[in-house]
Amino acid sequence: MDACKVDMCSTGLSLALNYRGKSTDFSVGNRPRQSSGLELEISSSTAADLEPSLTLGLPGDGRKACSVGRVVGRQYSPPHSVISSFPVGHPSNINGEEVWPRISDEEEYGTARKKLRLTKGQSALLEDKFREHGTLTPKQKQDLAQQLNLRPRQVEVWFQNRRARTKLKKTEAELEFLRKCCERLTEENMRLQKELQELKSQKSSAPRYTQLHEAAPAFAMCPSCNKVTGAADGSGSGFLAAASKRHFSNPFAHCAAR
DNA sequence: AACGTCAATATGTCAA
DNA sequence: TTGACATATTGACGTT
Repeated sequence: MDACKVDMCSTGLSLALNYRGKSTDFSVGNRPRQSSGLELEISSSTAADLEPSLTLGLPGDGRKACSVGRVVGRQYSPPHSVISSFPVGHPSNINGEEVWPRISDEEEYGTARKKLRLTKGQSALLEDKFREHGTLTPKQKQDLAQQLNLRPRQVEVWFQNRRARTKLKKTEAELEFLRKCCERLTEENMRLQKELQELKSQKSSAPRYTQLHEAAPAFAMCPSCNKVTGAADGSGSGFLAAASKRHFSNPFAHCAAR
């Protein structure tokens, strides 16, 4: 049994473990308030089975190294350097499956590196998986990370950002929809205001109607065709009242059909 | 140089 | 208390 143990009590530490081609990320710095420390234990049945390397970083510190037991200390890379990133290149094709090459240690830990750009193949696969399900189970995350040769944390971040983008687009679409609704309602409102104005002016310039109305409340004048028509219920209490009631019992229904 | 995109980070919320 | 997630922000990089 071979094991190495790292205990980190400082806050804001980040730790990346590479072991037999697989990588695991422990982003302590992501939860500085809650992470008072982190303990990591790696065990293996045979000593030869385990050749891990630990990358230990302290944000803000340009050079922070850790070497514990069999663990090889590495230089800290500041955010956006590619301790967490993989090559910007094209995957090879093995057995019909795309395999993205890992960056060499020299490239990975040498000089300042470029920001990670996912390859088209990586993005396409991530998009496919995102279409299948917007969130990943730990198992799916692990598998996908392995398939893409990315760290699970990177896959997780990609999905978080992807969900954020989706929500933003949806919100923008909803905003646009509401804006158009508002436009339509404003137009409708203006049209109705105008119609009301016309009805009012017709009322004031139609004394004959007023007399008629007062003399015979059972009749009303249609504003569209200016024809006198019988009130629907015989209890007409003025033209405007009749007009306001037209959605319920329209005395000018004959005009609507024209 | 200004701007847009996007991976990564920081921090808050919530459920288990 | 912890892990997962949402959200805001940062910073590298490509494009115009």
